[in-house]
Amino acid sequence: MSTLPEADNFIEEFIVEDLKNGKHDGRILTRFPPEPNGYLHIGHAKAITINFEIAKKFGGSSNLRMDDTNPSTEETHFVSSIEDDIKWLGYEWAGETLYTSNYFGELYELALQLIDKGLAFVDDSTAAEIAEQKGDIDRPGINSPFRDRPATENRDLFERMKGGEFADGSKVLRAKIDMTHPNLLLRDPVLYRIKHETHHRTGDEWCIYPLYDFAHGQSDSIEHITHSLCSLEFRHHRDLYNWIIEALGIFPSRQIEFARMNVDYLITSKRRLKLLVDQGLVAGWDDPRLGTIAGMRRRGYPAAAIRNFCLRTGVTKRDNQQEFDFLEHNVREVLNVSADRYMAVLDPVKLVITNYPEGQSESLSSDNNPEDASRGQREIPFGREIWVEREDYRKEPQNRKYYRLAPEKDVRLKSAYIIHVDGHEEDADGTVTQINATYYPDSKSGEDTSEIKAKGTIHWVSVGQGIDVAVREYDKLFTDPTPMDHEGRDFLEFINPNSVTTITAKGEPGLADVVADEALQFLRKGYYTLDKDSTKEKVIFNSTCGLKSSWKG
RNA sequence: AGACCCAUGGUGUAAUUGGCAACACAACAGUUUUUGGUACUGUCAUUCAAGGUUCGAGUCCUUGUGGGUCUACCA
Repeated sequence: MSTLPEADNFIEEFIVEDLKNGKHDGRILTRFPPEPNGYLHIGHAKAITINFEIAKKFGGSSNLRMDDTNPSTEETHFVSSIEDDIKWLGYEWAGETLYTSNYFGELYELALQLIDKGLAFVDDSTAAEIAEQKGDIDRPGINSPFRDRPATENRDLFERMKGGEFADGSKVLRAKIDMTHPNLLLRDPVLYRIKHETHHRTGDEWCIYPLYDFAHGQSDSIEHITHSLCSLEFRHHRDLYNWIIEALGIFPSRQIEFARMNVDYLITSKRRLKLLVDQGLVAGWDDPRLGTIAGMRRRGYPAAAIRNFCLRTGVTKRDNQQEFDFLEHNVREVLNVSADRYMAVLDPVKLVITNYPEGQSESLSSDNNPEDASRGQREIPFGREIWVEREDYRKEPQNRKYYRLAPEKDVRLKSAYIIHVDGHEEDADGTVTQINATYYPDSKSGEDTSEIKAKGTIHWVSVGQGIDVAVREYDKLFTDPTPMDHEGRDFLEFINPNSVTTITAKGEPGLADVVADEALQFLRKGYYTLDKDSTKEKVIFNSTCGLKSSWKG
């Protein structure tokens, strides 16, 4: 027996305990069971991470199972987007993608067994009647008038339900448990309903479909899932999950619930996500402002950053609200070492180096990534006229705590020369139209003999050779970190009207050759990535996130 | 109201299962720096409340308080 890994959270403690007891011969198999009716989001990423990482840690594996028991809402195209997202996140499921609909036949047989054991019955009550029979939190339910039908009659009726004899809603199959049970889910829950609808995989083969409680758990058993990890809201379902396992004597998968993760400014409600997309409030399911996997990917978040974030936020049973800052911290951590640096001026103003010979230009080299020498260097054209950031200039001479451009200040141009600011020209409104400076020829980067100390370094782009690039700057989609948590107010009231702004920036020539999915940093500004809308004629970048700044000016 | 779940700093997680409350993010103050980035250093909680058990309690017991979940032929 090899030594067991140490448990890092309560789920792993349960697993270690099961392993020590020799349960399932030490085999570990988890599963991720999405319903193919929408796109995956950060909350799913958390569940995926937990299921796949825990299995991996204990030498097991994980299944991917589409929980497709409701033909009215599920579509095939969601299946492939879900598969793509999981693969992109960096996880590999065991074997083929599985489907609950693969088990419709077995599930039907199990239902028959339950009927034969006298533990399920066909009910002719309407949905409203069943709801009424159910009672509520402090009122016990009452038995259905059809509850005592003999098993043979139930079997006959159920077979005819399958045969298509009855109309939608006219009959259901219910478990026979206890109509006074404090857990309302055990008050004779509905197991099967009639739906004459075409299923995305089984077509018109079936007109009865199992409900979640008679599909999910049993699929776990069929696949011999050892640990079925799900979120807290399924706690009450566990009693039914176990009841069915016991009643049928099928493989005893163990359900363990953990608290779902909430992240500030990100919504994880499929319904509301769909609303934002349908109303055109965002540019689609992969809008970079959304917490969908596809959106975060388009935004430029590395998969490793999302994985780290999910891993580091832990696994507990408490409600939790993660700060957006921590998500971005994980993004920056990965990008700092993986993103090549470029210079781009987002709000350009021209700077003229008056003592640099007119018509002259030179090529300067710069590190692609100061964190990784193996990334090499690149050449950047330099000349008499350059673009600099408007916010890097102050009209008035500034105090010594200010390191950037202002009259009489010495500032280094990244990978180029130190310049001395002489002044500026402005229009009638007082807007600066040009900055004038002189450079120190002996201060060239790498061979500086000037002995001038310039505290500040700024980025720049040659006017002659710089290219225009479109940049989409993103802000939070909502003005409130928890837009859903306001009693009596709709989350749409908190939509930030200025969450995206597109600007035209000046970028160094190399930016024309950037490829999709490449992470880059615009020096001193932030991380960016090429958008899918980008073309050779019009280069478009998405802002991933800004750089941290300790400057308080 | 009933059942079930939860409670440690601004946020999130730890605490050898009863032995001087740790780590990360954020914030603040510095050092280094050709990115006001990165890296590095320092500061920031007597663990919801009140009792109890014990030499000793964040960990155990009791009673409160606060929060969450559940009354779909959705998953």
